[in-house]
Amino acid sequence: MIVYKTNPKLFIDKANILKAMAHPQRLCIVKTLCEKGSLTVTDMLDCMDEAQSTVSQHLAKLKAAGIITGARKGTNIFYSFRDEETRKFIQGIIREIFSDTGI
Amino acid sequence: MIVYKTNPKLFIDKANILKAMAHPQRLCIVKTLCEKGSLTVTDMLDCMDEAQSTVSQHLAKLKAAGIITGARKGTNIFYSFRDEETRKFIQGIIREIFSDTGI
DNA sequence: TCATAATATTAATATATACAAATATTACGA
DNA sequence: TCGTAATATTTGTATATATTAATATTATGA
Repeated sequence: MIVYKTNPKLFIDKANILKAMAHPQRLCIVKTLCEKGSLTVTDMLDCMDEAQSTVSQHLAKLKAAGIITGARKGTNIFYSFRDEETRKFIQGIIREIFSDTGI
Repeated sequence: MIVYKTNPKLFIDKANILKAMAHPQRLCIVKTLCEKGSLTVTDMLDCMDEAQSTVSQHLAKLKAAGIITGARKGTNIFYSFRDEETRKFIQGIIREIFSDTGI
């Protein structure tokens, strides 16, 4: 009936993407990236009561999950989705998650 | 820029739903519920190499997150989405997550 | 080249999560 | 009412995650 045993890798991979997003602040970061395209760490710090290293580690986690990438420009690093395919994919999920809100 | 500080509860709530789904087997359970409507614990055990108590605990977690509910019928308990609104909501997310697969 | 801004990394610790084994509960049927 | 099937709960333990403080890196501009 359920297909788990026949294709565990699929579910492990998809669950890993969800896990990367399943944190209030990482979810907010990802959602904001959907809207703004790219953000610096300072942008994110400005609106979260979090230590700088905490935010940096959240970003590292999103990066490790293959969701975002960072591009240095001077002392800043601009984060954005890894590629267009990923952006569309994540954006679709975000749209559904917040579909019942006014946001 | 990001709205985290002005509305943390929204992100905490949404992240909690994602967290409940962010496990390979729970994701599989939820996905199968989208397709089949309802399942017994035995249905799930039959296709996962997991101890009975482990599956039961995963179900408890989905229940605690307000996603599913169980209805006893004799010795069986049939699990399904808590209500129609929840079903549609979760189904929308699942559709996006698996949108790039043939499944 | 020195001070500073922006960001990452490391290390320590607290908390949460996953899992399995054992036990408990609930309902059925002989 | 006894045995059994189906499921839940408890307990112990291992692993993962989140957070902070401290330190390191990288780039800029004076």
